Order: sequence, then C-alpha cells, then structure tokens
Amino acid sequence: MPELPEVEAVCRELRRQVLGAEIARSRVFRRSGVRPATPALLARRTRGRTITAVDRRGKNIFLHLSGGTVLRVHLRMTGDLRVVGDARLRPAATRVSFELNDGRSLIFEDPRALGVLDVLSLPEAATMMAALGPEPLGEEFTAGSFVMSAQRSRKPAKLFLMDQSHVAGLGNIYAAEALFRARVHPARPMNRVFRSKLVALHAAIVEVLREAVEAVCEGADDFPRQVYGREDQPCFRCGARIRRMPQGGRSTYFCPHCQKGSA
DNA sequence: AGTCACCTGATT
DNA sequence: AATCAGGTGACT
Repeated sequence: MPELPEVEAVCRELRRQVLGAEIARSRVFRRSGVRPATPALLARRTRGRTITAVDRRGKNIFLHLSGGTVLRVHLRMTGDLRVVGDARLRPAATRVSFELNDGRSLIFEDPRALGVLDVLSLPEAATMMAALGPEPLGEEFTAGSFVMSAQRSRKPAKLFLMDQSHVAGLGNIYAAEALFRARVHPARPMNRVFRSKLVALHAAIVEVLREAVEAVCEGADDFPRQVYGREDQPCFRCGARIRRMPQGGRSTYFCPHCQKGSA
C-alpha cells in the first residue's frame, strides 16, 4: 500500500509507540530481503538496543538504535511495520518480529515478501539517504531545484516523478495524481515540459502529498483520486474518459483531454 | 532507455 | 487460467 503518505503514517505511529523501547529478541520467519542474512547476526546487531529515533526518507523508514546502528525498512508493495501487544498476536505474514522489553512486539509484516529490512551502520545509512532526491515536503524541494533537475532529463514525466533520485516518495498513485493536477501528459519528456508547467507540477506534488498525508494520518482509508484506478470513468474536470496506458511495465492513468501533449 | 525478476494474493 | 497489484534494482 505504501507511498510517502502511508509510510509517514507508519512512522508517526511508531514514534508514538516504540521510542525508548528496547529490543529484547528478534525472530526471522522469512529470510529473503533481510540483512544481515542470518537470524543470529540480525539478533546480535539489534538485541539490547534502544530505539532512539524514527525517521522517514522517501519511502524508507529508519529506526535509529542506541550504539550507532540503524534498522532500515522499505515496505515496497505490501509491507507493514507495526506494534502488537503480544508476540502471539503476530499476523501470519510476519517476516521479522522484534520482541520489546515491555512484552510488546514490533512486527515487519509482508505477505508478498518484496519488502526489505536491513541493519546499517551510520555511514551506510547516510549513503543510502544521499542517493535519494529531496523530500517533497521538505525545504530543499523548491520549484527552482525541481525545474533544474527536470530540464536535465528526457524521461517520460511520470517515470521521472517515480524515480526516487529526483524526488523521494512518489509512487504510481501520487505521481499520476500530481500530473493530472498540473495537466501534464505522463509520457511527455520531462525536458520538454514548459517551465510554467514544471512550476505547476512542483506545486501539485507538494499539494497532493500534503493532502494525502493529512488524510492518511487522520485514518481516512482512501484518499480521493482523480485519475488513478478510474479507467473509463469520466474526468471530474472535463468529463472525458480517463485512460490507462502501460508505462515502465505498470499502469498509468490520465485524462487525455486535460493532459495533452504526449510528445 | 526499456524489460524483467523478485513474490503472493485478489480479482476477472 | 490469466491478469493485475500503490516498488525497485538488475539486467539487456
């Protein structure tokens, strides 16, 4: 489920729940995507450590542990990271669990098993963060910097937005929604989008993510979408049929009337 | 720059 | 049975 807003909601909940808690024991139920690769090594690097901070960068969750290590989790498509009151309440799709010293458990759940959990040193965490583009809801993400990076890329607009090195945190849904709001065609090469459109797109990204973070963190289950998942339904703005087209092996939804100029 | 592989479950 | 899924890295 998670793009930036959903990951942000997970982080806020974790901050409420696990700051200051100590990891007493870890258990690995599915090893793929987990590092260190052996349960014994994972245990060695986490046991007895306290969770001192919860950070989000793009769609990555960083749990800072005492002693200078970082537990990093990427939920990918179907992951979730949450606390259960008791180890016996662990869901069937649990991949890794961390029992806390107060009896609760921190659960990394992921039925599709595409998610990633690893233990990093501080320098490794820093390297990983440095590879990501600016936080769209942070100060560094200015219209100017966005326009500059956009003009250096010939990528189709939607693929550009989903490339985490340009902006961190957009996925298939919010990329499509931002493009619709700014009326940019998803296939338009990024360096051929007019500057005024790029400025509008920058604003649309910030706006759609702000709204979604607020909605998702309030517990609203689904954020109202204008295009995503609405193939063949009428555009809310002009009434034209929303279309779906493949891009980079996945579905892009857009309004062919509002978002013109594919080439 | 485009396609595929990683996995499993829900839906048609 | 086939297709689709809100992600990403590793291939050609």
